[in-house]
Amino acid sequence: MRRRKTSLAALLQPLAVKRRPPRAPEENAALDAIWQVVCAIPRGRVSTYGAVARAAGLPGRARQAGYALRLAPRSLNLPWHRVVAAGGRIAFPRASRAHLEQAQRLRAEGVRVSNGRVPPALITDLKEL
DNA sequence: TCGATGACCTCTA
DNA sequence: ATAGAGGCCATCG
Repeated sequence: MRRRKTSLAALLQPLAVKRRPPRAPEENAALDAIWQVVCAIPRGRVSTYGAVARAAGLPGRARQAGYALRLAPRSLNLPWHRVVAAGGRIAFPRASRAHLEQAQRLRAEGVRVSNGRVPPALITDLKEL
């Protein structure tokens, strides 16, 4: 019997309609900043959580970049797949659904994904933002 | 209110 | 290459 790593609730989460109540304005500002930066990542290239946080004016808060993506509504159509962890590594666990989807989306843009990693040369700092 | 958690990072060994 | 420590802090139960 194959054990699932994620809970059933987690798997059903994307289907759930329930959303959390609106956040405070300053929190929304941080989220907006991060989302905006992610939108600016060019097609066929990637950036890292740390770099995204920096570009959004939140140096040292790579985690918050991850959360912002986790909380991002589907309707924004964010290119979330262009955000990877340090060294070009896909942050999701190897066999996870999300990992596979991210790799697939990246390959669809011509990004070579091998061994759960993208070529570090494709990583952009987003300094010029 | 509070402790645990996490789509992370950097440094050290 | 891998492992641990410390830092970060919004979110969640």
